[in-house]
Amino acid sequence: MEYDHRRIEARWQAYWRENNVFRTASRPGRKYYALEMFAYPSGDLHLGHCKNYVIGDIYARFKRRTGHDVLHPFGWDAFGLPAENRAIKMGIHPEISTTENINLSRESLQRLGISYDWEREIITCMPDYYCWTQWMFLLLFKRNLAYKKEAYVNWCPSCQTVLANEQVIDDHCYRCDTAVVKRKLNQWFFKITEYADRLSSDLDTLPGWPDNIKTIQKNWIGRSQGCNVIFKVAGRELSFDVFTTRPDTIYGVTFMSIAPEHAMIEELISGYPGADSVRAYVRDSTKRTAVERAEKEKDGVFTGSYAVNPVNGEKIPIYVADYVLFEYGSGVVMGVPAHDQRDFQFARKYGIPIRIVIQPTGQTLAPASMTQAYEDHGVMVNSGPFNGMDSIRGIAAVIEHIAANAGGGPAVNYRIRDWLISRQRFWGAPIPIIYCDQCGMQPVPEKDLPVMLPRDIKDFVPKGKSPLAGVDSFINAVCPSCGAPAQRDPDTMDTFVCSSWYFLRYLDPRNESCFCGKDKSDQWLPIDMYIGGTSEHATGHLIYFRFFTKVLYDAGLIAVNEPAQNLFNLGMLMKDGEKMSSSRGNLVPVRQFIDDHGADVARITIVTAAPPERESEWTQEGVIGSERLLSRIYRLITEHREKIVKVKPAVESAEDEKLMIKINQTIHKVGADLDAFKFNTAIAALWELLNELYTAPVKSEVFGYGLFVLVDLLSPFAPHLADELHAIAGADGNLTNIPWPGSDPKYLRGRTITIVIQVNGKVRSRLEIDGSFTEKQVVDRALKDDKISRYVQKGKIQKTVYVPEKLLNIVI
RNA sequence: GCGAGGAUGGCGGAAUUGGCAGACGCGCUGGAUUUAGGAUCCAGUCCCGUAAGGGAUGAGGGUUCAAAUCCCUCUCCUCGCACCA
Repeated sequence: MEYDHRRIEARWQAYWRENNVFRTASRPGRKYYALEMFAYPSGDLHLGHCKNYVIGDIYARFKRRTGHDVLHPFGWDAFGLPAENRAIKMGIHPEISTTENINLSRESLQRLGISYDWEREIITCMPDYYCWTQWMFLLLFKRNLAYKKEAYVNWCPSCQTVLANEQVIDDHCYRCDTAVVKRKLNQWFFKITEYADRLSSDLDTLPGWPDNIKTIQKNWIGRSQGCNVIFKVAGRELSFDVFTTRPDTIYGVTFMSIAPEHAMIEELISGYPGADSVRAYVRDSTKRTAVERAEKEKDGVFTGSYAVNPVNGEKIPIYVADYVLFEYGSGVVMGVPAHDQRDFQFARKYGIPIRIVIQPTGQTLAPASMTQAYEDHGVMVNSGPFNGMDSIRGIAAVIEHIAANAGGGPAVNYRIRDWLISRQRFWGAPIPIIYCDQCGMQPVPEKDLPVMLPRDIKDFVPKGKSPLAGVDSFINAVCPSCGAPAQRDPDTMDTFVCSSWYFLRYLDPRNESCFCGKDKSDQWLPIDMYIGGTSEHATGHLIYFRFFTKVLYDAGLIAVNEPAQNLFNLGMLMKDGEKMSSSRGNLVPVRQFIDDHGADVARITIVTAAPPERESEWTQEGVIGSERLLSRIYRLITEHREKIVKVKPAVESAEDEKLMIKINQTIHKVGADLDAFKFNTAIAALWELLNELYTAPVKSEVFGYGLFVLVDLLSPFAPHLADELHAIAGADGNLTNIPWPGSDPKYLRGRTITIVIQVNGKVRSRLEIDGSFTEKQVVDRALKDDKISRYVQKGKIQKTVYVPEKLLNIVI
């Protein structure tokens, strides 16, 4: 008979709720902040989402039982494109659909038995939350980290809004997969580049983060060290900075390239007969997407102007070329065809001279015979005073020379761009800025927060500018400075702004005077374990929340410089080889599954399939195995309920001892595996104990104790069934805060141990020996063994290798 | 192109980090029980071989008493960045 999961799960969920079992305790020195990434309420949850919460819950429950006061909260990332696009599709107001989705999803999580402290729940679209999101904006504004500028930005024609760099994947929108276009618009940015250096180097202070995430972040930030060189334009009062990582090649510059978006182009071409062809080229290339530009042949057009190489005074032609990125460095690069492959292709196309200034050792390059650029190091030639110098040393020498003689000097550039945070969308936190004809741009005073998102809006479908622009009651305001009529900023913030600080709000969720009291953040920060599908957030959220933490730290508002000490990177839950999603039609609804099979079965199935960090597959076979495990446990415990022994019994026979060892080994293994997130092997250990108990020849007190331990160890994984069986055993039932069992070192291994005997590295026999045997005793015993002596007779023993308690290898 | 990770039975996956390869589960085979079972229980299950024994961790080589694990070459897969000067 299978157990009645519906009755058991309902019973214990009610018990937990009524007794407020998961309310956060806070004794000094015991804090543990376990956090799972919060959810977008874009529908009810499916099992794909739940892997995160199940893994986090198992860990949080284990931590509670090992003496920690666990803060385990949950909330909803309710603003933003995911929720809004969904609402538009269903033709209802995002507030209504979001609320419905939250209510559905919250119930699903409760029915899964996730041990959240719901008193701390946060919802980012509620005024008591976004008030502080706006406050964060003002903090960044005051600290000169929020600014507005006209820029070529990514525009999604379908979502009708601009997007951050991090939200564009291969030129496509991260939400709707529409090809993005570049548009020149006036937008709000957060100056994350100012923190680029710390965001990159502080990764080295995070040993608890997976290396792959740190590598991805380092690459994304893309720090490169080099030199700024000032090039003057011949015959004009113009000059530009050029960034290079290879100043050692500066004598090889034979042309300059400038990005088509560059504002200086008009000046460069004034008076040039070919000016119109330059303008045509600019028009043409700014229409192309980044990918199109990258894939086409490198080309460009001469501007009619020349630059002067500061190290040798040479005049070199300036081209407009769309392989130059406007957003990186100064948008102007020096062309060194001999030593840069892109410049080489460009020079070959236009017959620009190729001048070798670095010769590899052992061969001599000649411009005419080169088929590609030589990008490695070597000896500097054609480089005036630097001739004969090793080019690696030349980098520093040339930088020094330039700094002393030509203006410019050492410089660092980053690949990461400032974070574009304004969105032309309705469903977000309004940007707390007012524009006054007299006083200009004014921040909304803190006392006036929140700037409320209007509710009575008729049309929130995006049409290219913020729907809020058409809501007079919202837009019209008074200038905080002079009191004259003024206008609010109509844009809302990127939802990733909301999620950049949410982990702080859980610590003090109902504080009305502060985003989080300093005493609370001192008490709980940093996050001890942050769990989520981190790959998709590696270059977005996981950088943004580190950025916010550093800003708040610099402002003296929190005491930590990094938000999360440990990061656990979860693998996705798949079905039929694909990611679970409604568009693929392969999702498993949570409630349906729980009704049919139970929450505990769902939890066990999720963790049995594979180690948590690995991608795993949801299968019917997995469900069968989990169901079998739980009903076998249920059957065994209920059949022998009167034999259950709650305290460690005396060991009275050899069989007792063998079972006692298995019990203690299992306690040890399950605890160690829980600690190391190896939940799949922890379940395997439970199976082993269960199998041993099933076939135990004697149903002694030790057997009864084994039953009790089995229930105890099951509790983080299948908390409902464990509590039920604990109660059946005559104990409390609720295991949430009962101390985790310790293993008895006396019974972690037996008095005799099995040693593998190898001859020439091949296993030939096994010996049961006393644990106290010396190497010599083991060798003597081995040589008496029939199987071994047969081999040893054939040759002379050269040597023996003995690994204590494990193995003996006889080399003959 | 650059960077990171991976490849182990029919399947999901174990292997204390150089020490018994295949734990545990699924599936499969046989038996028991049952009116019946897609339920339950017991036993078996990498390959070749009756056996003794031999062979196996993507392919090939190397180091070692000993290699899934370390080194070299290659093949294939997944992910990240992708004209960053």
